[in-house]
Amino acid sequence: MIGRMPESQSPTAAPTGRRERKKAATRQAIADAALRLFLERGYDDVGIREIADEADVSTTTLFKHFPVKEALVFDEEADQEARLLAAVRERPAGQSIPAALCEHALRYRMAATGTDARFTAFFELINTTPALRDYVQAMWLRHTGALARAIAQECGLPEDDPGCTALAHFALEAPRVARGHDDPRQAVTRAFDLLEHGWRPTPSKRTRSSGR
Amino acid sequence: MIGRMPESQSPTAAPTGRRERKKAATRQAIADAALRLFLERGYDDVGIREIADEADVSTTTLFKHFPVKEALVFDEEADQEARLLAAVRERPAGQSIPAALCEHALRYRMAATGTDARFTAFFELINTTPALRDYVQAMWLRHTGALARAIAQECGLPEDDPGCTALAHFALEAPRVARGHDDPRQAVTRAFDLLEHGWRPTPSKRTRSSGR
DNA sequence: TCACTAAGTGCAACGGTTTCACTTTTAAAG
DNA sequence: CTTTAAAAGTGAAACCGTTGCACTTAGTGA
Repeated sequence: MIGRMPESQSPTAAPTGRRERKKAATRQAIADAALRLFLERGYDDVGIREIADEADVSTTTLFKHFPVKEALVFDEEADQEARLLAAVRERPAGQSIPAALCEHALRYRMAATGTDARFTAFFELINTTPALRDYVQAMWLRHTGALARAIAQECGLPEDDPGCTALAHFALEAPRVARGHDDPRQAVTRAFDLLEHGWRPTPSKRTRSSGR
Repeated sequence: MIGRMPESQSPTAAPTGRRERKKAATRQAIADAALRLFLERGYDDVGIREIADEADVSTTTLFKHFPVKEALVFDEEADQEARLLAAVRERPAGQSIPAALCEHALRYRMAATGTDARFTAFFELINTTPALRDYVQAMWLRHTGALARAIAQECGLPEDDPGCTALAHFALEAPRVARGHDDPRQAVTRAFDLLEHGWRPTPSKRTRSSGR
């Protein structure tokens, strides 16, 4: 649920006036055109002007709705942050905060194997496009402050406790370290294990002096 | 020593032929012009064409020497990675790997207070320019693989051990979590403390149910 | 001396993004 | 029901980083 799925409809909001409805429609038309073209031909091979044409709006209008090209792919779900904070606040009794964040990461940030085809295509689009990968990561990182505060609150620590910020930041970075590993889900788990228990030197006793 | 200081000269290299010397000179001319203009008027208010003009080369030539605008500010020191790996491999006996990386981060990535004025200006240029901040961070992150391998080697673990990758990645990210804290050096230290000892729930016993 | 190649040139283009002056639509106040 | 002011949209031109292309220049090594 990271982004906008084809034809996904926000269950949120009462469409107040005709104005806002039209605005939303325009926005949707742009997003749909963009996603369709991206999936057809690849992110880098579709230009802004072409998307605008397809959605029958001017590029000016397009940029009034989406600040940058990458944003065309993602819904600005406000509840993304909400879910993240809830993962911490409403974790089962006895579960540690890192464990809760690990679960959240596995659920919402690692492409589950064997899902809907459109879902898969969507994820592949993102994962094969560096610009999009970076954009998603940056999106998540924007929640660092809020997450850090939630953690601090849970622990009765000052809002700006550096340890909480560190945990928040690392937790949000964790899915990134998995990239390139054969088993990404295990890699993420191990990353959170590091956050939970710290770095434990391997039992293998080594004489310090193995300078290459 | 993160980047190129004004008039800094690499102690490396024997200038073989006239050709390479001229090439290096051109490169230096471009870099000098760029840095001067950036410091004078700010990174975003200086265009590529202007820099090329100032260095008396074509923009084509400029881009033959520097792949992107941000690179104009940084020397591609190969020994940056070497120092990083050495920090792990040649750490004093008894020092943990996270501790060694913490020391390295404090020494090479946190602007020391009260340094040379030009140095300070240089750091401020970077820290006040988002594009440059991101570029530096990306530069460091490019060493993740090498650092992970060095750590694994030190511990007698397989080269692609996910835990080692995680530690490497987090260590390189650590300086970033400090941003925005009043005492960045302490924040970094705390981040590494988290990596070293793991997340320890605060002693304050809390009843789970403080939903906001 | 003669090719070979790396370095540099000038210009035009591309693609994302912004600016500007302008028209149309809709909400709301009189 | 008008008037009005804000919001949404338009069209075209420009900006800026970056790339491609066809070309000249100048060291290099045989």
